[in-house]
Amino acid sequence: MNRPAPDLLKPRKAPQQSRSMATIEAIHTATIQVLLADGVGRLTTTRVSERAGVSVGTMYQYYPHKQALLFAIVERQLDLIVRAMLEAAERLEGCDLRTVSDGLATAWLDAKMADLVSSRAIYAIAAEFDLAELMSRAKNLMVEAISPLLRAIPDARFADPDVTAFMLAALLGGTVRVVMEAGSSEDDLERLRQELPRACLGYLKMSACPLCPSDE
Amino acid sequence: MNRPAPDLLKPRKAPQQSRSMATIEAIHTATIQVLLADGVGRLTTTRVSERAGVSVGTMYQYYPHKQALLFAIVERQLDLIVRAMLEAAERLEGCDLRTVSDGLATAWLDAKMADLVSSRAIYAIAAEFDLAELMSRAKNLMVEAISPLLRAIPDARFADPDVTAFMLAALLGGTVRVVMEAGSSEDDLERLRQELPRACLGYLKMSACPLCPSDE
DNA sequence: TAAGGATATGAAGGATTCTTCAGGTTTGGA
DNA sequence: TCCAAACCTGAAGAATCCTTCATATCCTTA
Repeated sequence: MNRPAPDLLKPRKAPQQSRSMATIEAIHTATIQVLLADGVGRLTTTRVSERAGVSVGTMYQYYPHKQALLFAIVERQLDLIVRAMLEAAERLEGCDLRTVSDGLATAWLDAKMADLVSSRAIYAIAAEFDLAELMSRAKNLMVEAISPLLRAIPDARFADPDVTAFMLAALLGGTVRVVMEAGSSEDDLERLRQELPRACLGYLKMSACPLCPSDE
Repeated sequence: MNRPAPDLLKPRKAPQQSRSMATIEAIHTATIQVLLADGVGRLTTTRVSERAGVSVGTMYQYYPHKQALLFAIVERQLDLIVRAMLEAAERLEGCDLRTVSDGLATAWLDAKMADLVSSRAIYAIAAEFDLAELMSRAKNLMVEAISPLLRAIPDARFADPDVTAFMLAALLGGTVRVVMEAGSSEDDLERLRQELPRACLGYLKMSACPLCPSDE
């Protein structure tokens, strides 16, 4: 949606003193708080700055406009997930099917749950503008990390690891998202935690080609 | 998000002449068009009414405010999916594991793809206000439909069909959503169509308890 | 065909919101 | 201590946007 020139989305200037870093941090958390309390529709520059305890003008010193602020926050959150997955992928290199599957599912859940509140809030921004580019980049990074990981699994061979990696990322991301977004209860989250690894493993086993030696 | 009293979300009055039905239809499709073209952030009453070829006042004759309009559209879309799933569930009653799995995945995909454009648009509204209630209702309907379906599968037994049904709905909904929302290419959609049934079946097999007679 | 309900119009009021800018305050180094 | 740069302030301009309502047109039915 309303695709602003990418340059215009970049922060206006970088902080140099610790004072301003604190300010930026305050703005970020305030944004998330407002997002949760009032929703995207009522997220205004005034409200955010009030909550952050700074003046509106200050915000505009670091972000050329509201969109840039929101964009920065989404970007940060997305980075968190991607990094968590890259880390997990590295750690799981060469492990067997089950370990990899459980590892990926758990890593994703942990990354999201660690900051459940802001995760939920972030989802709300997502629709507001065109995240295709960001998403696409994140997706590619994921696939690039997961695909070789799949290839390195000793007890399974995949016809097309890229496709499987793509689907796996979509499955993890999507499932977690809907459950979280539906304002789910603790029970639902617990169920998710139990079932997600199972789904993950199920799909991988399903996609693993002919040679399936270790199986019930 | 800004939770308005439910009553206020209801349409203001029902159409009685065919003329007004056409108007409402025009408003609905216009809303979706604007949503796709300009995004939620730029969806204004004026823009929608212009596109629909009616006056702003006309809109307010049927919806007390903008939110009610958006709400109505989301509700309609959600109904479509739920109905498609209920239908599929009925049709698949008593079939074996693979048939049920494929049937559900395909039904979901078809329901979404049939109206891919508006589906994508709808996702954008979702974040704008509190859909927890709507979502929750839809979720329950799904689980109520899928759960007995799982119980009736002859070649599989599930420890907790409710949990499995819940997870299955989340998996289907979430996966399809992220792929569609990421503004994916035709290729990605094709991959999804191939892999989703596989994921579905994989998860179900994984959850099916001890007795798994028919398997490689 | 005439009356009355249903439907449509769109200018304008009222309320919000984004963003700027001229001027103040704080910080860190010379 | 003093200054320049970094940082902060917040009232106010400019732009939208939502919603209403007095008025006009269209349908139906008696």
